[in-house]
Amino acid sequence: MTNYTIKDVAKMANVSIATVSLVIHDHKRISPETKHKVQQAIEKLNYHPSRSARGLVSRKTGNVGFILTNDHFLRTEPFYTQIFMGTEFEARDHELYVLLATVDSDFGENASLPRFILDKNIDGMIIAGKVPQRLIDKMRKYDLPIVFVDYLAPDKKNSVVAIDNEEGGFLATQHLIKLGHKNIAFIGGDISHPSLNDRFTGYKNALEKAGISIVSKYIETEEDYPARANGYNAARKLFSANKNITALFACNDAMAIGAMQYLKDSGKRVPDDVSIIGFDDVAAEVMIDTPLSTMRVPKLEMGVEAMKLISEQIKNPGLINQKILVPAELIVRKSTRKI
Amino acid sequence: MTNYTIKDVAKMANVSIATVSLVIHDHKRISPETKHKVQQAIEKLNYHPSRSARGLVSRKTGNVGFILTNDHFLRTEPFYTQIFMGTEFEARDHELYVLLATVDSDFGENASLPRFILDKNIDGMIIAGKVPQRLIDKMRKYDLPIVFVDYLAPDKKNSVVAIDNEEGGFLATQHLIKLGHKNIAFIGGDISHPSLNDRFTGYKNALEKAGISIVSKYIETEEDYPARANGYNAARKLFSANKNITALFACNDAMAIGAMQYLKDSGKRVPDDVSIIGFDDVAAEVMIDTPLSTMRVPKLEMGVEAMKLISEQIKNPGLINQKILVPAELIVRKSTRKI
DNA sequence: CATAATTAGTTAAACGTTTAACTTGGAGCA
DNA sequence: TGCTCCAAGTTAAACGTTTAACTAATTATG
Repeated sequence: MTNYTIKDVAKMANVSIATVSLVIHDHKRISPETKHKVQQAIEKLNYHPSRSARGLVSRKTGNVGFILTNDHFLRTEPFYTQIFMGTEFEARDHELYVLLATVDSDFGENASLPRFILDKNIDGMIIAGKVPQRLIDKMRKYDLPIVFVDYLAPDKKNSVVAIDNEEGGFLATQHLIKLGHKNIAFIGGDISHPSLNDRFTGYKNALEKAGISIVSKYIETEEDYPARANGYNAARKLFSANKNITALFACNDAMAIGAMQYLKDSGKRVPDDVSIIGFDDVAAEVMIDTPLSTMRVPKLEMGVEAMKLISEQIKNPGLINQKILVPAELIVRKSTRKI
Repeated sequence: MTNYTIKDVAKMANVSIATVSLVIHDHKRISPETKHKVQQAIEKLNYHPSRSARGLVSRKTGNVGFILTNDHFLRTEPFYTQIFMGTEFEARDHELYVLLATVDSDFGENASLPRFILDKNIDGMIIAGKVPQRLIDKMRKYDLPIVFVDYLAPDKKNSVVAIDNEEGGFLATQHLIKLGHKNIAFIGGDISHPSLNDRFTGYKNALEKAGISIVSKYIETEEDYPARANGYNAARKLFSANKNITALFACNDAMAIGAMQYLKDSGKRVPDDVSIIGFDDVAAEVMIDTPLSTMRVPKLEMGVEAMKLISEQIKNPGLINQKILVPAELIVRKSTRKI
């Protein structure tokens, strides 16, 4: 398990170290025979180039920062966790490493930036989910490539991987309409979040298109964070004030689960009395007897795409302002039914 | 935002680069005045030493790997996530970075090791939670320092940060006994996991000490993973077969929550009909109306300690086989009451 | 046939640190 | 005075890569 260097490989293959380096980078100036000889030696010694030495000459660290707020990281549903795993997975192919950092969701006046930024230990960063504007402003000063996932700073100055939330919201609502529902409610938290707001827009568009009028009593968007408990509360407000709602579109699965719980507690049955559809497809909650219909979001793929974008952008800093929109897919399970 | 080097600092302070380096490492050979002068320059230029250059000469990467299985990473309760955040937090003080990798919980015959091991891009690693023995065997071949957290390979060859689970199980059960309970049940999943088994031992010890006989019908350890759904199932088996149980000690909060849910569904009230205590203190579940009594585990601190251990061990590879036992603390909330 | 162009490699400098070995100017001492 | 010691630096080599510039041998061209 000794650590061999490029010199050892060169010696074994009877070539110069430059040749070894060129083989590694698949340079055309090398003949097939030499290439093969060198690759054999690399294999035999289990040689891996030193990242430090590489970093020193290339002036790159080989690291990418992944930033999210700690409430996102610690939340019950593994939404951003999956995205992270996607970036980590794709990072292999780019010979990059991912450094994860969480920041406080109320990034105070003199909160400090993630260490890898101050230390200059990354070549670029991926920002997942909504983060405080103050953080973004501070980070922009270091001119590192930035890619957003599932959020984009209002000035829209960076590349982004986003869900087609409006289309998704439209499809979810349309699903309920197609099942014959007319009194369709919506619950959402933190409606200032662009993603959630877009889902809401999709909801309204679908109703409008079907000629169903939008009833404000059926809309509950007061809660501040789209978590289970808030779904529970929103459902309580909604159903105690309205008796004729037959279907509910929750802005995400967490709130949908909360709402289901409320309905269960208050003696209503899903989907017999109320149909419910969520969004995200994170509800692998076996405890709930009624599997949730939802809009599936390709979380891993989003991470993969984000890593591709940041990697390109590190190599070519000109490539700014790219946008990737991924579709959400309707998944029909047991929580919605024909009326 | 240019990246200054040690040369720039040296020039500004009118000293050699060696002097700058010595100041950074707080070497005694430097006079207070020179030191001050250099520090000023460092500050003014916002100089940060290049990790690559450092790594090259020190033959260290400055990285530590953090390994857990993906079911641990993706699970609902942020137990290991908190531990991870603890390591990340402490890493600052040691000028280390943490690389997170997940492995499959059934680490197949020819599954590959985390990339940072193959790449030799870490100086040591922290393994969190139970991982497959096959993985451990493979990793041992690379002789890197290893620290376990909340688990220890059966050969006990490495340093470890563990919870005093036996004591914790004892205290939890004793709490129920002190409240006057006699028919105290236990539910656990994956009882082959040393931590859970120790909690079970603590349960038995407490009963024994109080002169209460251990009733095997009150013990349900068939489930394979201590998650909510399995807590629900375990409670179902237990309470449908036994009518006189008045208290329950669940091996962790996840199972406790599942059990509470079952009791709720089957019309029983907590704590009026049954007292429940969990373990871990991860149940920040606002949706549950009855806050759970539990044994608090200092998760962040465990991460901090693990990072301290691995950092020491990287500097001094002789320091093997250290053991840190952290106590669990009884937290009484609303789910347990006097009988 | 002389020369230009191409191919397949090699040489050597550079990247930014750390640190052992060396220097220099006094202070302390007999 | 002459010597040793010490304090406070400096010099220079080394770490393992990448890559521009060079070279030598072969092939193509007029």
